[in-house]
Amino acid sequence: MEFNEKQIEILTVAEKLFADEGFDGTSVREIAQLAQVNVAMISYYFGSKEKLLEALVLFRIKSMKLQLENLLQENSSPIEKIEKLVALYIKRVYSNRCIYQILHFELSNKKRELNLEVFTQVKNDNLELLRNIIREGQLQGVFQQEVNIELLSSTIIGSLTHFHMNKPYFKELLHLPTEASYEHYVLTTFTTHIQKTIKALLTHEDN
Amino acid sequence: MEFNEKQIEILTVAEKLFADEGFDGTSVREIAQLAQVNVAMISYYFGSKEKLLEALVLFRIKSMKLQLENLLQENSSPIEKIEKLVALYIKRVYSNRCIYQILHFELSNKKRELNLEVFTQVKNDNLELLRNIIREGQLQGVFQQEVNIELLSSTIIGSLTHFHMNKPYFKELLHLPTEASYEHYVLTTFTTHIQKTIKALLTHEDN
DNA sequence: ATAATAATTAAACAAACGTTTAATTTAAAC
DNA sequence: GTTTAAATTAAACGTTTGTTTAATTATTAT
Repeated sequence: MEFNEKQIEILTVAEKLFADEGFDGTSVREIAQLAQVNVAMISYYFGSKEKLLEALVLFRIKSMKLQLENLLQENSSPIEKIEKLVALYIKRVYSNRCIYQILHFELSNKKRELNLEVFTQVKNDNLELLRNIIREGQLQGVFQQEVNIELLSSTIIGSLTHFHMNKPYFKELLHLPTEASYEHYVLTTFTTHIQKTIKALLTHEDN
Repeated sequence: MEFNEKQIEILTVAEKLFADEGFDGTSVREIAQLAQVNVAMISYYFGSKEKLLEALVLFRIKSMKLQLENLLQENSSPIEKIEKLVALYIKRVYSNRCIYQILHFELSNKKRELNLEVFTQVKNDNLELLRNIIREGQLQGVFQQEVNIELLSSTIIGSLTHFHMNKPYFKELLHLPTEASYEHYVLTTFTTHIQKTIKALLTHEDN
């Protein structure tokens, strides 16, 4: 599945539009116009609008899997690993926010049945990685035993997603007028907050 | 803005469909058929499909505001209040998951411009309530000082939303085959997990 | 240079869309 | 019982939708 320049242009434009206006809210003519190709090219290259979406999802997830987290093999403490992992998650989700937005919608859409095996595998890999780090911390006695590992990623990614969904609200509430200041906030203050949250949950004394 | 039975039937059907298939993925004929009314009735009662959405949002948010949290005025400790608040949040979002799903999408949709003032006000009220509880806990010395209150609701609601978005994934991962078992998990294990998370963040020792 | 394949186009297609019309039925008021 | 207003209907409206067609241009291979 190799794509040429024009196909990638179509995919890129489609990703932006699908994220901004939804799959059903975007017309193939809109995509074609922005990508500066004829409408027929979308059927010609991808078969249909729906198959374009499938191609886009595979295209993006495949590139996400390349960003492998071998950064974690280092000789750092479990706490440091958790900090790094949280920062990595947030950065990844934020920089891939368009496809995440699309997936978000498609996951709960009962109209189309996308094959999301690849996405499930990514989630399983992440869960396994998280399990290993926490097990290590528990063996060292720095993490407490009763923690629901399966729900941790929901807190990390869910917090970011919810924050980003309410972007206009938080931009005003937190005085972040520009795009740059908003992005900076996500990658610093927000990230620190989630790191603190996860660390607190993992290390806090049982009552 | 009082609605008769038939109007409420249309609103109810529209809510389900908009949540399941998206606003643009739902046709007015689909709504009319399921609500067992003529297509023209939607324009007749609400003016247009878009105004039906606006009416639905107002209708639901108004009913949500009625569920006022005077439950918190009791003589309980800040920690107990936090526990109660988290459980209340989760229950409310879960039982209103359809309209939340719709709002979620509309908040990040650049096509339509819904007037979401009412929703902003709900968020501000919740934030103020949370601020008061935490301030009380800080004065009593049970909560630590450096906590980003504005981001707490993102963690609570975001976690649930992300969990629910990936419902099929978690139903398999956590062995929750039936709807009842899934709902039970949300209202017990999941809620406890979020309560623990928030409490840990608020009470943990600074490093 | 020629043949063959790929890329690109404008136009047409039928189907589905949201909305409106005009006629008819039902309900309420007097 | 008659009048008036509200509710309901089937049909038609003009657009827009995703996709296909058939013709043309560009590229590649021989």
